[in-house]
Amino acid sequence: MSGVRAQQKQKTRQALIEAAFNQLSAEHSFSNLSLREVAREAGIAPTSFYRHFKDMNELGLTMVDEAGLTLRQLMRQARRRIASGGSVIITSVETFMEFIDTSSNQFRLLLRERSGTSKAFRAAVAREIKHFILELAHYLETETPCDKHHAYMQSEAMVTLVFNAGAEALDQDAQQRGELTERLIWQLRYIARGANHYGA
Amino acid sequence: MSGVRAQQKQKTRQALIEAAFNQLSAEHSFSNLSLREVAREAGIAPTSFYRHFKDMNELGLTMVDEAGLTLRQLMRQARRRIASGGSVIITSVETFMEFIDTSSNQFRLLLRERSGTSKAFRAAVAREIKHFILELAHYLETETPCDKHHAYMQSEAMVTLVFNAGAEALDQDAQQRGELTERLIWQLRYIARGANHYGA
DNA sequence: TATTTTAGCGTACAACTGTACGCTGAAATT
DNA sequence: AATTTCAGCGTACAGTTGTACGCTAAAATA
Repeated sequence: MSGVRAQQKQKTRQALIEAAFNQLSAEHSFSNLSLREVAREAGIAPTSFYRHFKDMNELGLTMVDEAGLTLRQLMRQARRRIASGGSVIITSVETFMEFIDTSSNQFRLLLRERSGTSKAFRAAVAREIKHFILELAHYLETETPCDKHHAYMQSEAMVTLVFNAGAEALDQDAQQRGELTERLIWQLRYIARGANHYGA
Repeated sequence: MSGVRAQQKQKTRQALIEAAFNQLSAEHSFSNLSLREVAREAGIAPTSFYRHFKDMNELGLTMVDEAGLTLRQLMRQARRRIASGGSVIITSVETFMEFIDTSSNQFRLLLRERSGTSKAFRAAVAREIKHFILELAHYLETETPCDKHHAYMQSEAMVTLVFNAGAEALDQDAQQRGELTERLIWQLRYIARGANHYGA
């Protein structure tokens, strides 16, 4: 029932996705990928592309899902580290920086399409980020003295800062990143402190 | 010495810039503007474009400067309002939201090119934002009990949150914007509180 | 007045894009 | 074994892009 055929199809589908991710870089964003180039890198004819996606848009949305998945998996791993005694703020920041380093093209996709030209893309990225915010908010609500509403606002602010720091880190060398991370941690402390003050 | 000729040249140059801004929208970003379309909207032949800019890139950088200028002017006006007795946080946020509303395409340019595919663009936008941060940091340093380093970090965090809230606001209706703004103000309060605590 | 400068135009071209259409061969189904 | 399904291919086409080149007319300069 697995099917030699269906299996092969899945394989070239994945090849298309990977080809597209490979072509993302600091100088190349999703919106200026071309269907033909992606097909070429995946090793299939341009017209075969349509056997897998109706559109470059459809490919892109799939890629956003995949990037979101990567991020969620990484964060699950972070929670494990936190549970076994790490600092919440520092562990989270480190994990996120790891994501940016090892999956920079996936991060770039989220980063850019968050304010890109397709409403569907923007919504998809916003959804991924919201997951993130809600998880952190849940943690803050149960583990710190902070009411629900303030926990959410606190979480939202923190995620925004972390995400933005990630964006800046993309263009920086190791030393600059170190300073950036240090500043970021202070800023997260501000928020934690302030939220706990106002949020009862 | 003003020159009928130089004057006309300046005029069509400005027409090109305005044409390009007009073609920006939620669905159209700078990187997928075409030289020909811009020239067409400005009412000149495609090849005449080169009499004014060597490149679409050069046009874009000019546009970033112009958007930065608009923003700085608006903020100077905000400081006047603050000096005559307004709340710093609320006045700044209101002014920024005004910018997004009345110059949304200029904001979109800054927003997108901040993480765009051209390093020069990214640097140009970063410069504009840094202006912003430094000005606010200066204010915080002199007007609140906060040492220099913490004032900078506080300012950076605040500007990041405001900028990002602006990005979200672009896709929202009046009611959602209201809620967003309210959350943003709380988040800025967190930061102010936390920074004043840690920053002596 | 004679000369130089230059903003803007039209033509032309090669490169590239998305995609419609029909074929093929092998896997899947009957 | 006969039939159907379908991933992938090649060809073809119309549309768009950036830009090289040389011309023109009017403004600026000498």
